[in-house]
Amino acid sequence: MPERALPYRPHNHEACVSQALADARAICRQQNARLTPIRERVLELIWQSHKPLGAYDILAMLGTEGHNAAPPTVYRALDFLLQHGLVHRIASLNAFTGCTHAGEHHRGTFLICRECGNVLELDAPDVTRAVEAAAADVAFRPEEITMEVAGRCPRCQGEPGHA
Amino acid sequence: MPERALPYRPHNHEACVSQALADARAICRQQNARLTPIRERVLELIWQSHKPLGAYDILAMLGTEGHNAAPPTVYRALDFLLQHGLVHRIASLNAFTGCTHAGEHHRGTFLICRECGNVLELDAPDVTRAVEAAAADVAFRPEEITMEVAGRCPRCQGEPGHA
DNA sequence: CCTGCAAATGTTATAATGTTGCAAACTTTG
DNA sequence: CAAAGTTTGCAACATTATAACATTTGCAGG
Repeated sequence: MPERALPYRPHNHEACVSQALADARAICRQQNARLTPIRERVLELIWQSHKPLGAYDILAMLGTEGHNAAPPTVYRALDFLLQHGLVHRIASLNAFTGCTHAGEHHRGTFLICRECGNVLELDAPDVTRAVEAAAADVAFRPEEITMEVAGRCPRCQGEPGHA
Repeated sequence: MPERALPYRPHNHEACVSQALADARAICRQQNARLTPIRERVLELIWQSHKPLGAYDILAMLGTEGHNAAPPTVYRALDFLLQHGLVHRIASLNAFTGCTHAGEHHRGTFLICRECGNVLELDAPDVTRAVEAAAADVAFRPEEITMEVAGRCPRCQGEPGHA
């Protein structure tokens, strides 16, 4: 399952998308939530792209396949997916990416390559722990943690331009 | 326009603003950068508010004092201030806040209270270290780190509504 | 079946945030 | 002063996100 999250290495992406969709369907069934066609299609589009997609990117994609949607349609689907932990919003990019740990209520750490645009979601308990400790020191009660690191991924150090 | 708010502890905020401005002037002199009247005024407005200000908040404030600025004026001033480490941008809020460690090349951790809107910038070396370690594990080279924690500040736990 | 409610989607308009491009004013420096 | 570079003014525009209200769909109970 971690392989699914690694854009650095080539892999069978179609399989990884269908796995994500299957997981999503299971999670929604379990939570009595309706993964409607639009919501599922949005999730699929997000997963098909290794790079985070903006809401209007998704809108455009839906447009090219005949579904002439308006912004609220997409934002509502995204809200649903966020709510159920199926995607993350990357605040520093105004974009959305598939959650690689769907189901486990969590908040990932995102490594965003400035060169190729790929994003890697880490499950970094040490980071979370450090943040929680720092917050506890000043009696602050954390509810949502945003950790986004922009930089260079391994492949783009040295030989830039990998898309 | 956000009303002025008390931070965790009462203090002489005017003094703390003038200190920040004095520091900024020193830093700019040292770096051969021009802290022009607009830039200084924007920095002052940001410091006078304990809550992060949006670019358009600043724009409106400048408007009420007769300076009828356009968005680029504000964004350019903000870019300058960011460049020189005098303010931070809070991505999850689309807003800007004064940097409490200006001059020391660093990246803070921000605790954002959802109740009162105040923001506390921590210097949390443990967090930074944990993030860097996690990035190093996957050979990712971090350049800019965004850490924003939304939650409840001490004053707003229990008795909500502190502005 | 149908009926009525709640959830989901469609539709239109608009708000909020951020950028581009070019001209004018100002600063610095030779 | 004059040239060069930086900063600001200004108009238009691009992108991201939400509000408000109408319509359709799914589904439980009569």
